[in-house]
Amino acid sequence: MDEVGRTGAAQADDAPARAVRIQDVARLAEVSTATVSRALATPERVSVEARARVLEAIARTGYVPNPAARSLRSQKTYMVLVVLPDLSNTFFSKILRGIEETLFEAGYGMIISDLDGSPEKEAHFAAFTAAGRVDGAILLNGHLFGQSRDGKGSAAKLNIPLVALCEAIPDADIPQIEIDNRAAARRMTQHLAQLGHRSIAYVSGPAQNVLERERFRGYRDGLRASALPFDPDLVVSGDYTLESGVRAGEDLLARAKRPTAVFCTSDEMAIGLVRTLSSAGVRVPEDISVAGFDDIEFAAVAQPALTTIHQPRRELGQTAATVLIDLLQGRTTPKRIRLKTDLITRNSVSSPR
Amino acid sequence: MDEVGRTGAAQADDAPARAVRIQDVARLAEVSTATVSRALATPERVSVEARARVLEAIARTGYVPNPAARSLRSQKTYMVLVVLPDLSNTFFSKILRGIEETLFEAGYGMIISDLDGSPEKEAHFAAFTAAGRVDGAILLNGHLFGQSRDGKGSAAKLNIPLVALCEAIPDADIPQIEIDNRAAARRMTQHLAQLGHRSIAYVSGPAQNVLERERFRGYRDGLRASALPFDPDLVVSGDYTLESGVRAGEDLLARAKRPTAVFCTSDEMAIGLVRTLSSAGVRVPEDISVAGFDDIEFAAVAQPALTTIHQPRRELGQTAATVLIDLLQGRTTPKRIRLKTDLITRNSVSSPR
DNA sequence: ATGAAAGCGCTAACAC
DNA sequence: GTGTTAGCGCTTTCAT
Repeated sequence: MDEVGRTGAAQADDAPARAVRIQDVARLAEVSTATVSRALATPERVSVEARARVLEAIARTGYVPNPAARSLRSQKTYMVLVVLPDLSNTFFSKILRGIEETLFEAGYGMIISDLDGSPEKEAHFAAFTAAGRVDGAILLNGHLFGQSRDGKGSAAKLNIPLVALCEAIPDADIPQIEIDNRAAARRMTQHLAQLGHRSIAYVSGPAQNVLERERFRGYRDGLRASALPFDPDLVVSGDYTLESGVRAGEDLLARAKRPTAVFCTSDEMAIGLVRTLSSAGVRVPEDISVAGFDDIEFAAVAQPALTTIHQPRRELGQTAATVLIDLLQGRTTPKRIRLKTDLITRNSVSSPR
Repeated sequence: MDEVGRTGAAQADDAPARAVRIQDVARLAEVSTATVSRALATPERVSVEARARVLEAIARTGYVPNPAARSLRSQKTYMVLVVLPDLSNTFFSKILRGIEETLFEAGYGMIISDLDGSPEKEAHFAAFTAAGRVDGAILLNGHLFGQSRDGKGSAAKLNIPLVALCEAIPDADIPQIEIDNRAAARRMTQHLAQLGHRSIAYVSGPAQNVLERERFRGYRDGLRASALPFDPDLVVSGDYTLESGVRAGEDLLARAKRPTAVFCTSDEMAIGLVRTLSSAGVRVPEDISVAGFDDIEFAAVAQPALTTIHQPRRELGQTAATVLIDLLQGRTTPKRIRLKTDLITRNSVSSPR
């Protein structure tokens, strides 16, 4: 088909133009179909002139290999599945972009599965994957197919390369791409302590969450490194949502003795908390400093702009895709990659009065 | 394979378990492969008992049809391409979710292509599409493959159903799913006028943009309906980005005579503008009211919370997917669907002093 | 209602 | 270095 994505392509008629097949190219180039195939897949195994003729014929016909036929024969799909818990969560969009661009460059397509908390969807995609519709998968959902989030249940055996991204999957023997949550939390805690805060509250994520466990350890590390005692009363439970940040704010407001700084383990919670404090006349950072985690888009725009931990989201996606492609192509890969985070200082944190 | 997505599946050995084929099912059910195929695709053409035996055999073996083989034979892929200009733009995530869930229910997968402003990527996906790798496509990028954004250039003939979502594609003879941008802009303008504003500025999108043209017409409609004169000086040019909102704010601040209200045609611009005004000591909404458009996540969380136009993003995605599926299955569809928007009143707009 | 058999377009094994 | 050929797993005539 010569109408493929070119402007001004000469198209003889408007008939639905049966697709060009490898045979057509072979005939035009006066070689066999095998040579055409090889010219594309293993150019070095084809004579220079044959290759030139094939390429010429391809250019003239606009030939594009039929992926279904190729896939059926070679048992490869050149498709990667990206599994994520919630597509509408904006945290994932930059990560997806990193994944997509890397896969694209390597000639792979990306299929997205939004699990949406639905076991049926998960079963479907598990079957989809098992049926060989994709060559590999990137898991952003913190568990394997067939497993519950806490690692219970026997994971489906998929026989394809898998990579865990962001949320590590503890017992799975697959590469893990993540940030160093513990180190980042420690760093933020120390940052607050160095500014002079002695009473630093911690707003947690969900109790069983892998990220939460690491960040909490980092918080305690930071306190210890700053010679501050750990006070369980200063731990407020949250679940990363804005609403839980609002509740944490109300909790803090109800206290007689308030901390001078609050480390929220997500930006959304930090934003909810700041709102609640501000509405009650408590100024941020003058009265209480508030720090977040993630550096989502809005962190920089919030009032006050949020001091937070920046996650290299695009790079996380790129790295996961790169590792998966390495796996797909038989290369060895590291078992775990931790990307660096940055502490971004903005206006929601200052020294205590 | 009985290990597919089930917990506690009994798996005899760890051998890479060659996939179950239709032959295996046929043998077990004691029917031909044709009957198995029919039992799945056209159950009414198979006797009740044969169907039962086939279903039983499928359940026992965990058979899942090989999509490449099916696709090669039937010339269908059960895949839909979603083309968007920028995956990392959070505006798209909820739309994608709506698309994905609807496609999923109908048995279609979704491939995302992030054009990223790259002509090569676009050419690639055009070829990809032309090569029959997808059955249809949803275009969120405002133009056809091979066309420039303003409709110039000959569009690639793809011979597959296409649907335009959000940004209408003027000359293309394909269904358009969008909001009524003009009516929404008119409504917001009238809302501001009704509160008593006589001097309402307008921060535009990019000049050639389809959305911008409609919204601008709505703005003028609203002025006219409120018996307010149109003043070109009150039109400030922007491009939907936060930065352009900041610039618009600086523009306004530099004026001797300021409007009492500003209608920004994107929330991002509104947020940037509010920041700039606030930093300069101009209070929103006490000194100047600011309205946005889109109702992105942060509109509700911004300080002050943004009065804006809510777009039903998930529903937009669902509708586009539904229309595409109708097309794919030979049903007729409306040429254009306009979904209702809502005016959300929050705190960034009030009556002028 | 069911089965036999052709064949979708490609790649890989084998022969030369 | 190149051609011939089998066959990936399925759906779909065409028979019966």
